[in-house]
Amino acid sequence: MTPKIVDRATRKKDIAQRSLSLFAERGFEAASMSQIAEAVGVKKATIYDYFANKDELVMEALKVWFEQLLEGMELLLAGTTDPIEQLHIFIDSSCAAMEETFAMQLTLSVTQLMAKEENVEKFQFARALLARIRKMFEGIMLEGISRGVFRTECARDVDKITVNFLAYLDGIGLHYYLFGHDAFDLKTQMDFYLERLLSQIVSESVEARPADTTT
Amino acid sequence: MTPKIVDRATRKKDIAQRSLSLFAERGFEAASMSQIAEAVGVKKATIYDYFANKDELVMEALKVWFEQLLEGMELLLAGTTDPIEQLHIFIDSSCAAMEETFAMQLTLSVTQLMAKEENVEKFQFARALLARIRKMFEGIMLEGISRGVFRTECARDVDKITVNFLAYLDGIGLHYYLFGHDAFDLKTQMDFYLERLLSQIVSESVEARPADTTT
DNA sequence: ATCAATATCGAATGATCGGTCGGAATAAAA
DNA sequence: TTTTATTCCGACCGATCATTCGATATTGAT
Repeated sequence: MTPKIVDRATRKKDIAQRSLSLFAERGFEAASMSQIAEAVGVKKATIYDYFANKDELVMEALKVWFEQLLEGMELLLAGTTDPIEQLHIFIDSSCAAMEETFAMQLTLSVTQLMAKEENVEKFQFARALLARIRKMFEGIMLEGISRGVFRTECARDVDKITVNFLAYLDGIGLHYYLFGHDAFDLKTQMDFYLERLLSQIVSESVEARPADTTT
Repeated sequence: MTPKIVDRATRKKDIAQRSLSLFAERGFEAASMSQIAEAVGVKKATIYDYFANKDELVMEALKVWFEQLLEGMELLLAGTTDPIEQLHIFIDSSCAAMEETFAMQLTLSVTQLMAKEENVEKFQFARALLARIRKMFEGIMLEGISRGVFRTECARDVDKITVNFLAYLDGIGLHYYLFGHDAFDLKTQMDFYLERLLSQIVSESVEARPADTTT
């Protein structure tokens, strides 16, 4: 009944995974099925045995990639409970991701896909993903406030701070990628942003001495 | 000697200008020459009488558009000499531009073009343009410092502040466009960013009373 | 060894792409 | 009116695109 032992679901993910590098290199639209097949290491027709069309392949590849990214971030954040340290981790791992051109190229390709009006529905999962990241950041902020590490007055601004923070991250990554790595130092800029943010939200009692986890 | 009075240079710009709407709608790569011709109101072959190839058309269209944007911004800024007011104008006009989906779609398309490695040289003009915007912002900052409106300590951070500011602008515009106009209010977010920035750079003497142009 | 289900692929399809070319239409100059 | 320079475009080109399908291997079960 199962002459050849190939788990179709696994194989599907495998193909999607392998296609990512080409998508990063060429973009989703510019990458032709022939090129994808070559990069994946199978013939074009084989891909169509696992995916109904190019769109389905692209979406699967994106989901695989996103899932990896998020899991990595969540794992890192779980390593500490100090909100300030968590913010630093947030920045650091974002910075590391943005320094790989691979990631930036993929992100840009996704962006251009999401921008198409006919794709709005297909990308609900991407929006859900942003919501997850947002929850992560908001969680850190709220935890910081309840611990007394961050000023209580920040509570009413958490939403705005979060939106601006995430927007800044994408913006600085974009500029870094587009305008050349010699234009500015990514880590320096991101640290500067975080430092300024902290100077505004960290409560005075904590500000004096280094980060502390006791209330 | 000149049987038909058609200024080729003018006609060229006209065609480039008319093609912009389609580029915004479909993106530069996805917009086919046939579609462009239809949008412009001529036949495909005619376009090739004015442009050597699609790339040349795209570049011309971009230059036309960029030039319009920059001139508009510079005109607005010239309306006042107060640095704080100029920053508000900077934010406001950026916000207005980003609320037009047309502009955001075009920006995204440019982004995807710039990202291609083979295009790095072609887009020197885009980098030059960013440099111009950067100079504008830095000019405001330095003027503010020399007037005593902004803290003198800011001087050493002008570079970093500028880079982060411009990155933020693009980032918030991108998020606004990608994640839906209902997710947050663009103007509110941008004002919040500016307000926080000002609270850090405006000198105390000015902070107390409303903006003032005397030293 | 045979069978049957499955995985893979070679080859072809119609559509569309960017780009070309020669001539019809136009209108100032003669 | 004829000439001539110029604008414009219909028709076509080879290349490439995503996609299809029937044939060929492959291999566990019998």
